[in-house]
Amino acid sequence: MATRERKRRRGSRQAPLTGGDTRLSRASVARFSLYLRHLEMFGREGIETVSSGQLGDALRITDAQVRKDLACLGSLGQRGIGYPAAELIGALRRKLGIDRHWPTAVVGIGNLARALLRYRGFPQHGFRFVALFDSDAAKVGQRVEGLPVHAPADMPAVIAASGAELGIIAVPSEAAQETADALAAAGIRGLLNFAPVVLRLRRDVNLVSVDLAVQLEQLAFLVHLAGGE
Amino acid sequence: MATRERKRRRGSRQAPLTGGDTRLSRASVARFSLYLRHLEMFGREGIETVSSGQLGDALRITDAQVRKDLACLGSLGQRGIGYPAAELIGALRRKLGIDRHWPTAVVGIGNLARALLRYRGFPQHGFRFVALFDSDAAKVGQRVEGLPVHAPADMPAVIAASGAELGIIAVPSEAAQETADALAAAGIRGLLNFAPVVLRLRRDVNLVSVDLAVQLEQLAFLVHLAGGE
DNA sequence: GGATGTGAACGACTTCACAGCG
DNA sequence: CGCTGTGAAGTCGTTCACATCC
Repeated sequence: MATRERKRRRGSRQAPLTGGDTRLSRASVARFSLYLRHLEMFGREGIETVSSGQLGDALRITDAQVRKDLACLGSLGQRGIGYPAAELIGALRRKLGIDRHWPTAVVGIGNLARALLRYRGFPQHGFRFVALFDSDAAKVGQRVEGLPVHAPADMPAVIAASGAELGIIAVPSEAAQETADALAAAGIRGLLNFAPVVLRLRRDVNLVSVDLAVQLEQLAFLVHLAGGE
Repeated sequence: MATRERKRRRGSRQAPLTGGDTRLSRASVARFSLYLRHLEMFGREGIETVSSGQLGDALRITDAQVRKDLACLGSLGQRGIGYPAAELIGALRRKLGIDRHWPTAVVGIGNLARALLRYRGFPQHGFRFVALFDSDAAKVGQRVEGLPVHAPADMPAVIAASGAELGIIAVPSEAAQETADALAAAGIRGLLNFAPVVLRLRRDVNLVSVDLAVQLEQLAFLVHLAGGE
C-alpha cells in the first residue's frame, strides 16, 4: 500500500454543501433566486398555484429540472395540481437564508456602489446597507443615499457598531485584496467582490465574485463563434 | 416504433459550441478570460514562461485543469518548461475573439452604465463604447464620458452609423425586454443584460446575463449555510 | 387527465495517473 | 528530472421516462 497521502489541494476543495436535510447542488441553489423572483411575479398576478412546466418556461429550463430542484425543499407539490406559490416562496426564502435581514457594508463609493445602493431589488430581499467606506478623503463624511461614508481605518468600529455581516467590494483591483483582508478582520462573514482579482480569504469568510470584464468577454466569444460560420 | 417526435424543447437547446478545430467546453471558455488576465499580470512582472501549476495556483484550480483547458489552443506548452506567456496570450485573445475591436452600445445611462463606461478594463480588451441611449429626455443630448446620449427612437440610425455590434442593457427590468427587442432589431449581435429578467431573443442574438441580486443571494446562502453549523 | 417525484441513462466537467518528451 | 498532453476514472448535473397520486 503506497502512502495514500493525498496531494495537497490548494485552497479548500469545494465544501460538500450539505443543505441540512437534502443534498442540494450548487447549480440548484443558483436557480433558487430565479424561481423566487418568478414566483413573486406570479404572485403579483394573483396566481396561487404554479406547475413545474410554467416555472420551466419562465426560466427557459426543463420541467424535470424544476421538479428536481424543488424536491430539495421537501414535498411541497401536489400531484395533478402543481406547487402552491406562497408556500414555495417561503420555503425558498428559508432555504436561501433570506428570511431575515442581512446588514451589508459597501467599500468603494463609486458609480458601481451608487448603482447598487439605489437598486430596489436588494432591500426587497432583505439586504440592508448599513455602512459605507471609501479611502478618498474627499468622500469621507459625505452622505450617499442617506448613509455617511467612513474612512477605511474606522472599519472595525463601524462594522461592529452597524452589525454588518456581508461586504461588497467595489474598489479598484489594486485595493481589493487589502479591502477584503480588512473586512474579514472586522468580522465580515461574506464578500461580494466586483474587482477583477482572485481574492485569498480565510475559509470561514465566504466569497462570491462578479467579474464584469469576464462576462463581456464571454459575450464577445459567443458572437465571435456565431459570426464565424 | 413509436413516433419519435422529440418533445419540443422550449427555446433552443444549448448549441454544441464547436470552437472551430477542438471541442471547447463552456466551462473552459469561462476560464479563458481569467487565464488571460493573469498571464497579462505575469507578463508585466517580466515572466516569460508559466507552468500549469503557476496558473492553477493563481486561479485556485488544479494544474490538470489548466492543461486540459490550454490543450484546446493547440500544443503551445513545452514539456519540462511550461507555456510561453506571450504566445498563450495571443492564442487566448484569438480564441476568445478579442483580437479585434468590439464597438459597443449602452442603453440606460444610470450609475451602472457610468461605472462600466469608466472601467478601464474594457478598452484594454478591445471593447469600445460607441453609442449611448436613454429614454429620459433630460439625459438625451448630454455627454457622458465624452459620448452623446441618444433617444431610443434613434437606435436604428445611431447603431448603424456607429457600427455597434454588442449592446449592454442597464435599464430597469420593466424596460429590459423592449430594449432588447429594439437593439436586436437595430442589428446588434450580442447583449449583456443587467436587468433581473429572463430575456427572449432571436437565436442569432447572443445573450449573457448578470443578475446582481442573484449573486448577493448566493452569498447570503453560503453564509447562512456556514453559520448554520 | 394532469402534475409530481424519482431511478436510471446520459452528458458534461474535473481529477487522476502516467506516458512522453525536452 | 520537470512539465506537458491525454486516456481513463470519477463526480456532478441534466434529461428521460414512468410509476404514483390527486
